[in-house]
Amino acid sequence: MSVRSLCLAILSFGDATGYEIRKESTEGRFSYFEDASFGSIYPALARLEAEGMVTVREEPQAGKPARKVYSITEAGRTEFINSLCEPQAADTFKSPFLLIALNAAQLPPGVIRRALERRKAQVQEELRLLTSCEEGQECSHPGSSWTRDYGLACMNFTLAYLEEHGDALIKIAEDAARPLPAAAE
Amino acid sequence: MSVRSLCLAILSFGDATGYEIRKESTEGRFSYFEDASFGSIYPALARLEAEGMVTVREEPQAGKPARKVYSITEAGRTEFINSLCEPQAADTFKSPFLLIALNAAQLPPGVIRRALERRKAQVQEELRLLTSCEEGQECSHPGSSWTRDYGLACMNFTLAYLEEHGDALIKIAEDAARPLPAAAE
DNA sequence: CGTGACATGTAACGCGTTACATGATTAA
DNA sequence: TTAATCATGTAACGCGTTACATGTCACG
Repeated sequence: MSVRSLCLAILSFGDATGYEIRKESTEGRFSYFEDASFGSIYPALARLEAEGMVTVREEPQAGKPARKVYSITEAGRTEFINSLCEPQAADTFKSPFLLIALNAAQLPPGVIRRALERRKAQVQEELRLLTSCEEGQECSHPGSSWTRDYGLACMNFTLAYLEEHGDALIKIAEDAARPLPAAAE
Repeated sequence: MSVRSLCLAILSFGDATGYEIRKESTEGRFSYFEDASFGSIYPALARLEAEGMVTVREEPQAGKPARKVYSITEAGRTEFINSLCEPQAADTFKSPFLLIALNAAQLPPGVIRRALERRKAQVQEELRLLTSCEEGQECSHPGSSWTRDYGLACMNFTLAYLEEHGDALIKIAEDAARPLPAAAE
C-alpha cells in the first residue's frame, strides 16, 4: 500500500493534518498498514488535493506555521473504497527478532536475553496502544472493534508464548556458549 | 535488514546460489526477514565477494548458465554475528487484510468473505511450509526448531481466531449493507 | 506446443527515507 | 537549558523493484 492510499484511509476516518497522519501511521491504529515519514506524506497530500481527492482548510496559529487540515472528498472516498475491493497484497511479518532466535546457538546469551526483553516490551506497547484507543474517541465504529479485538488476541498470545518459551531460547544460547560440556568429566 | 545481511544470513546456513537465495527469501524460512528480488540479490552477492565476505565456485552445466555457488567466509560469518549483536529494528506486521476488516461496514459482504478466505489460505500455506521443513534437511539445528515452533503456534492461533470470528466480520458488512433495518416495521 | 522451473545478470525507474531549513512553546 | 512536541516543507540520495535480455529442459 502506498502513502497515497494511507492518507486516504486515515482521512476517511476523520480530518487530519500531515503531522497527525504521520503520527497515526507510526504509532496509532494505522501502523498496521504502512508507516510513512513527512518527506512522503506532504507531497502525497499536495497531489491528492490537486486531484480533488481531498480539500484543505488552513488554520492559522500564532508562531507555528498554519495547520493545514485535510478532509476527504466524495471522489476520494470512492477511490479508497474501490481500492479496497480489488485484490490486496499479502500480509507480511518481518521479524529481526526471529533472525536472532534462529541464530541463538551462535550468539551470546546476553544478546538473546536483551532481544527477548525488547520484543516483549514492543508487544506490551502495542497492547497498551490498542487498549487505550478502546476508551477514547470514535472507537464505537464496528470494524474498529473487530480489528482491535483481533490485534489484542494476537498480541496477548504472542506475549504469553514469549513468556512461557523465552527461557528455552536462552538455554539454547547458554548450552552452546559452553563448547565442551562433555569434558566436564 | 538489507539484502546484504539477508544473503549473509542465508549463506551462514549453507552454500547457495543467487537463485536459491531468492527462493528462500520469498517462500522459505527466511521470508520472515526480508524478501528480495534478483535485481538486488545478484549485485549484493557480487559486492560481498569483492569484499571477501563470500567466495564463489562455478559449476558449469550443459545448456543453462553455470551455477555460481556462494560460500560464506570467516570474515562474512563474523560480520553477520556482529550485526545480530547490535540493536535491531522493531518487528513489523503489515496487513492489508486488517485494513479491509477496519472498513468492513463500508464494503460489500462479498469482498469481506473473499478477503477472509484469502487470509486463511495464506496462513495455511505458511503453516504447510513450516511443517514441511520439519521433516527434511538440517532442521535439527536448535534455533531452527524454536523459531519453527513459535511460527507454528502463532499461525495456528491466527487461523483459529479467523475461523471463529470471521463470521462476525461478515455480519458487520451485511448489517451495514441493509441501510434501513429500522424501516422493517 | 506452451508454460513453468532453472539460471544469471543489467538498466531504468519509482518510491520513500534522511537530512536540511525554520521556529514557537512547554515540560523536565 | 535542553529536549520534546507541534508544524510544514524541499532536495538529495539510496535501495530495491520491474522489465528486459537469453537460453535449456521437463511436464502436461
